[in-house]
Parts: sequence; C-alpha cells; structure tokens
Amino acid sequence: MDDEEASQRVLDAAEALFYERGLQSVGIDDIRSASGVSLKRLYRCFHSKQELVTAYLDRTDRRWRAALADYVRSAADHPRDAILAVFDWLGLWFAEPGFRGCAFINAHGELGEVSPAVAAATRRHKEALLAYLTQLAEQAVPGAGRALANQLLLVVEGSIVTAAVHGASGAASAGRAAAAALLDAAEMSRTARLHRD
Amino acid sequence: MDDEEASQRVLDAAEALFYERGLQSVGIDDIRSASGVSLKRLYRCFHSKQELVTAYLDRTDRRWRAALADYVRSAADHPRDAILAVFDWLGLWFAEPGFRGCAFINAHGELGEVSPAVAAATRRHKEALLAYLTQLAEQAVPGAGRALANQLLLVVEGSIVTAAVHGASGAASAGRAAAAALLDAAEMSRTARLHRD
DNA sequence: TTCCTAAGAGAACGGCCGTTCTCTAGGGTA
DNA sequence: TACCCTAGAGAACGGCCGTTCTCTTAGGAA
Repeated sequence: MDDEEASQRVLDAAEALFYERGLQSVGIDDIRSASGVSLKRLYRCFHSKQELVTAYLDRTDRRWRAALADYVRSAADHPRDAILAVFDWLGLWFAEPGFRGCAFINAHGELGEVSPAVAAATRRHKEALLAYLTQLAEQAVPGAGRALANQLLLVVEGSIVTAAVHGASGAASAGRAAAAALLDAAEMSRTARLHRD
Repeated sequence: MDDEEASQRVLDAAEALFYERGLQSVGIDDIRSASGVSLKRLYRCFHSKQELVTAYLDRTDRRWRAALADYVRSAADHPRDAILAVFDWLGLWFAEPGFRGCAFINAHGELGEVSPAVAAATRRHKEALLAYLTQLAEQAVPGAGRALANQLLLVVEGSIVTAAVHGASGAASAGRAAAAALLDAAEMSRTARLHRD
C-alpha cells in the first residue's frame, strides 16, 4: 500500500466518522483503526487533525456539488425543470441511510467560531452553491437570477436542516413546492417588467 | 448568594459560552470562572455538564420563541403582516453582535448523533416553531396553513443558516421576499379553490 | 469564646486526545 | 549470511476535561 492509497483510505474513514459523529467526537485513533493505516503513515499523509478536517471538507464539497450537478444535468432539459430537479436530488439524498444534514453546516455550528479553516471552507462551499443556483436561475428567469437564487438558496438550506432534524419526511417536497412558487413569482414579475417597458 | 441566583449566573455564563464556542469547546471550568460560582455549588445546581446543556437549550427555546412572538404581536395587526414581521425580527436578530446562527442547529450538528438529549431538544424547538408558523399561516390563508407553514419553516431555517455562514447581509430580506411570494401563491391558489367550488 | 456547619478554592483523579518516540520485525541488497 | 532501511505497533508524553475530594476558612449558635 503506497501513500496515495493510504491517504484515500484515511480520508474515507474520516469522512464516514466525521459526518456521523462530528469533528471533535472523533479521535485520530478512531480514524486509524477504521482505515487500517498506521499512525506513522497517517501523520505523514496528513500533518495534523486540522489538515485532515480540511481535506475532508474539501473533498466533500467537490463530490457533493458534482453529484448534484450530474443529477440535474441528466434529469432536466429545461431551466425550470433543472431547478425543480435540485429538490428531487435533495429528496434522494435525505433518504440515504446515515443522512445527517449538511457536513458544512454541522462543522460550522461545531467549530465555526473556533476554527477559521472550518469557517472558510463552509463559506466557500455555500458561495459555490449559490453561484450554481444563480446560473440555473438566470437561465430560467433571465434578469432575475440573482434575486431568485438568493431565495432558492434559503429554501435549499432550510430543506437540508429540516430534513436533518425532523427526518426526511416532506422537507424535499415542501422545498420543491416552495421553489416552484418562487419560480412562478419571478416569471410573473419578469413578464410584468417586459410589458411595462 | 443563594442557589437560585447561582443557577441563573451559571446558566447565563453557559449560554454565552456555549452559543459562542459550541458545546464541547467549553469546559466546566470556563463556565465556573465566567459565572463566579464555585465548582461545588455549580455541581449542586446542575449535576452534570449534560444537564447544564439541556437547561441551556430549554431556556434558549423559551426565550427565543417568546421574543419572536412578542415582536410579531406588537409589530403586526394583520395576519399577512405577522408573517412578514417574522423576517423583520430575524433581521434584527442577525444584526446583533455575536449572532452565530441557531443554537439548536449548531448543537444538533455538533452532538445530534452522539447525544439523544440534544437531538430531542432540537426537535422540540423546531416543532414548536413550526406550530407557531402554522398558526400564523392559518390565520393568513385559512385552509392552507399547514402547507404554507412547512414552506415558511424552510425559508426561516435557511435564512438563519445563511446569515450565520455568510454574515447577516441580505438573508433576512431575501427571506422576507420569499415569504411574500409564498404567501401570494397560497392566497392565489385559495381564491382559485373558492371560485372552483 | 468555642463548637459546628457549610461553603469556597483548588488539588486530585481517572480518562481521553493529539502527537511523537521507541522498539521490533521484515524485506531488499551486497 | 550480514547489514540497512523502512514501516508498523503501540507505548509514552503533555495537556485538557468532567467530576470528586480535601483542606481551609468564615459565620452562626450556644
């Protein structure tokens, strides 16, 4: 086993444990025994727990956003459907066993004030999500994308949090319904704007 | 200083520290020195850290919901305004120095899987919030309160999370705009329903 | 004043955690 | 075979944390 594979194994174990139990509740030794990588090699690949946390958050960010974009791309042809497909994907995610909300919101709530690295990773993730939603919203309602995306972001975050606390039931479909209503409102105000000018 | 006053001081210190830094980052000794209450008395008033965490969450729940309801009651006369006033109050809260999101979402993200007491307190708080929103929504759009409240809850949670991560800017006003659009949609579908029947 | 109670201060204890160090064993090379 | 390098296992270390215990001191009752 070379360092590359060891890093992957460590990161896989860290992801599972950090996401399930939180950052501080998981010790390096838990990750060591779950990954089967020796402590010496673990510390050669990741120089500290902090570095491992950062790597966990970064990889989760990339994978999560890629999975969302892949689903939306393959599930929707029209811009409006793309936005609704976001909530379909959320529903699938919420129903996965072991779903426990947004890794970034959880990490931020736990260590956002204590660890600047965690706060920065969370901000990056949410800004990238907002940028993606803005792109979808701008395609659906040209000229109103920014404002609509800001609202959609709230609904997405709210769905995730509510699903995490209450269980999956209904959070995704309520989010989808809300998104549809917000889309309608944005489209209506756009046509009104066009008629006025 | 009697036990009653000591309990209050301890709870005040615990609230400030837990909310700012999270549950696990704050030690009993931090609370002891911040409150000026001796360790012996502290453990007489609260038999463990867990009990103190629970007391902190319970008091925060009561105070937070009372502050929201008081503001809404005094700021709005009509049901629709009451719902919008929720977001005005959120905007004031977000702007407070030291705002760091929802104490329950933070606690749940940190210890929701590890501590059943934290998970239960979070669920109670969010259910009470949903009940309150349902009551407001039912007054605003009779017959559609439940569905509207589910959507409003998502927007409220999303606003809080977004304000915590991104800073206060805009989360409350975007939430207010989204709530207005959702209210409009619910009212429109209600009048359509009335006309049809 | 003398005794008793209770409270405060903080030492002590057991345990865990992140990180480093040591010791041992094994595999490649001459 | 003899040597060296590396990696793994896990002990060791320093530090913190929740909780309990001890010692001292002050105040009230007789």
